Amino acid sequence: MATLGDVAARAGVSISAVSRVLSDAPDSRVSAATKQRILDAASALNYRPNFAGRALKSARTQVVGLVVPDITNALFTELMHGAEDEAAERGYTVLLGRSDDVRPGGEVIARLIGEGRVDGMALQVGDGVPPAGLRDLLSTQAPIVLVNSAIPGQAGSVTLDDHRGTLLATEHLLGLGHERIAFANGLPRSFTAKRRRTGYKLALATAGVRVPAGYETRVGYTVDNGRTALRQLMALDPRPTGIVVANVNAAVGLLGEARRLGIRVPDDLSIVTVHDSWTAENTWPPLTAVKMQFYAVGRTAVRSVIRRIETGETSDEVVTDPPPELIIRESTAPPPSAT
Amino acid sequence: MATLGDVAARAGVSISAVSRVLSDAPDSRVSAATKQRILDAASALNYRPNFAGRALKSARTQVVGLVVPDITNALFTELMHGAEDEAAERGYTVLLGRSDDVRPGGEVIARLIGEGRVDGMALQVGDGVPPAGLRDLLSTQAPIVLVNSAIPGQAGSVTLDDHRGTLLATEHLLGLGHERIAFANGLPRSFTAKRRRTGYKLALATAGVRVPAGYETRVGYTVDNGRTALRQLMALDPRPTGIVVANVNAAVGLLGEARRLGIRVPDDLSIVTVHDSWTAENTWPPLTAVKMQFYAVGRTAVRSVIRRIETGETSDEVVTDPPPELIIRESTAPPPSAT
DNA sequence: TTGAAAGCGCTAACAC
DNA sequence: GTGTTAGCGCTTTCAA
Repeated sequence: MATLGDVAARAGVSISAVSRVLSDAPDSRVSAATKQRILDAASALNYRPNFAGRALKSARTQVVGLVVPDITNALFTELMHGAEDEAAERGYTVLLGRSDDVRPGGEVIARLIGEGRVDGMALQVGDGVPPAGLRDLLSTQAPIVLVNSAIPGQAGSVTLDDHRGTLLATEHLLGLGHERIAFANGLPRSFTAKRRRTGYKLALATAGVRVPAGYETRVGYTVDNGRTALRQLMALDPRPTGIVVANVNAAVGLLGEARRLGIRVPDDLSIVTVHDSWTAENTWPPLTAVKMQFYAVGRTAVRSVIRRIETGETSDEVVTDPPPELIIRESTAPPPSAT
Repeated sequence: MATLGDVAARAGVSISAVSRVLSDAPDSRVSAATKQRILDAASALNYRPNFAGRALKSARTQVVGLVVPDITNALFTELMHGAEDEAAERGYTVLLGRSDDVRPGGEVIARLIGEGRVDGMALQVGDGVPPAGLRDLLSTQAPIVLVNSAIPGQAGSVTLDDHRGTLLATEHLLGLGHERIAFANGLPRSFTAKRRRTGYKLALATAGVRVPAGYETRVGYTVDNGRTALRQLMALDPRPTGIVVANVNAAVGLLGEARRLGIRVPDDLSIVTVHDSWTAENTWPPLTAVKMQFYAVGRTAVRSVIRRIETGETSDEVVTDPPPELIIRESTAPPPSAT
C-alpha cells in the first residue's frame, strides 16, 4: 500500500504538502501546479490514507458502533440501513455489533470504545435487560445513545412513538366493531412494552370499552412467545375477538398457533400487529400492521451519536416524523357476532 | 483512556516491560514480582490496548471483513454467526459490510483493504454479479475468499454442496410419487443456480423421469421472483404437481402466489425448497425444506481467510459436513392423481 | 531481568 | 508556497 511518503517522492514534494492536499484542508496553501502533481501521483499509486495512522494521530476513527440484540430481526435491518445512510452522509462508517452479551458487565461496549475502535455508539439492548441494569454500563462518559429505551439524564436516547403505534392498532379494531380486544405484550420490564401498553389502554378508555381480566399477556417478542400468548388468550372466557400484538415476530407466532388450533383469522379472530416487515406481508393471511419508522430511528440515532461526539450535546428524542402508519391487510375484519 | 505509559508510570517500570507483559509474549522476561505490579497497575487503570496504535505498529488489525449482499436475509445471518464464532475463537473480529455496490469497480473492498481496516475478507456477491465480473475486483493479491461462488485459481472459495441440496429435494418429491416436477431456479448467470440445476437434473435422470419443456424457471431468489415463477409454471400445460425451489425466499413467494390463485398446497401442488430458515417454519403450510449449512460456511470462510492471511495458502472448499438435511413439514404430499 | 529508542503513517504547528 | 519536525500508542530490536 502506498503511503504519503511514496506519493511525496513521486510528486517531488514534501510529505506535509501531500497531506494538506489529500486531506483537503480548507486552505491547502499549495500552488495549482503542485496540487495537480500531487493528485496525479496519488492516483497513479492508488493511494489510500491508512486508517490506523490517521486514527492514531487524530484520536478519531470516524466510526460509530451500532449494537442491536439480534441482526436476524427484520426490524433491526431497517434500522441499520437508516444508520448507514446517515453515517455515510456525514463521512462516518458503521460498525455492527451484537448485543447478545450486553448485560451489565458485558464486554462489547467496553471493548469497542475502550480500544478506540469507534468514536461512539448507538446501543439497543435486548428485552432481557431492565433499563436499570444499564446504569453501570453507561456510567462511563462515553458518547453512547440508547435506541428504543431511555434513562433520562444518563445518556442520550432515540425512541419510537410506541404509544401512538398501539393506539392506532387498537383504534383500528374498535373501528371494526370489536370490543373484546386483548393485548399480546412484551415482558413487563421492557421499556417499549410499558409504552405500548399505554396506547392500548388509552384507546380502550377513550372508546369507553372495558375488557375482562387477563386480556393482557406479557410473554415477549419472539415467535414462540407469540404462540404462548395465543394459547393463554384463547383459554380465557370470554375469548377475545381481536388481538393487538406489540411485535411483528410475536404476531407471526400468534397467527401460526391460531392456525394450529383451528381458529380462523380473521373470521373468528382479528390480529393486528405493531411493526411491519416483509414477513408480515407473507404470512397467511397477510398481517394488518402499524408500520413503525425504524429507518428513521436509525438515522436519528446516528445523527445523535455524531452530535454527541462532535459537540458533546445529549438529547432524548422521539421519532414522530414520519408517524406510525396503519397498513390494512387481511388479518382483521369485523368480529363474528357483529355480522 | 490509559496508555502503556500510564501503566508503566504507575508500576514504576518501563513501557517496554509493560508491553511485553500485557501482550503476553511467550517469553516476557520479567520477574514474577514486576509482572504482578504491572498487572495490578493495568487493571487499576482499566487499561486497554489502543487499536490504532497496535494496528499501525504491527500492520495487522486482527479484523476480517464479511461482505454479503443483503443482511436482511436470514440465510446470511446464519452465515454471519458462523463467521463470528470462528473469528472469536481465533482472536479476530468480524467487520460486516454490504455488497450492494460490489460490482466491478465497487468501492467496499478497495476501501476496507486499501485503508487497512481489515486484514482480509470473505466476500459473497449478489446474484447480479456474474463470476467473470469479479475478476478485476480480485486482481489485487489481497486475502479475499469468495463465499458461495468461485473462480478457481483466482481466489480461495467456500461453497455449499448445492448439487446435493436440490438432489435431495427432488428425490423427496419423486419418493412421494411425483413425476411432473418443476424447478424454480435463480438467474442463469448465478453460480449457485448452475450447481443447483445439476442436482435436479440428476435426480430426474436417475429416476428415469422426463419433464415437459418450460419446467425450469430462472427468475431469481427474491419473494417477488418466486411469485413470478409460480405464475409461469401454472400457465404450463400440463401443470406440474410438484416444484423444487432453489431458494427459501422465493419459496415464500411461490407459496403466497399459489394461495392467491386458489391453488391448494400440498393438495394440488407440492412445494419443497432448498435452504431452511425460521421463515420457512412460519409460512402456511410450513415449508418442507432441505437445510443447507450456512453456519458451517461462515466458519469455514473465516478460517480460510485467516489461513490465507497468516500463511498465504489458498484453497477451494466445499462444505459437506454436516450434509444438507431434508426437513419434512407440510408443503409436500403425494400428487393429486396418485390418491 | 530491564530499559532506551526507533519507527509504523499520519497531522499540524511552526519555520523558512 | 513549501518543508521540517514532533508525536499519537504500540512493538521490537538491541544494549545494559
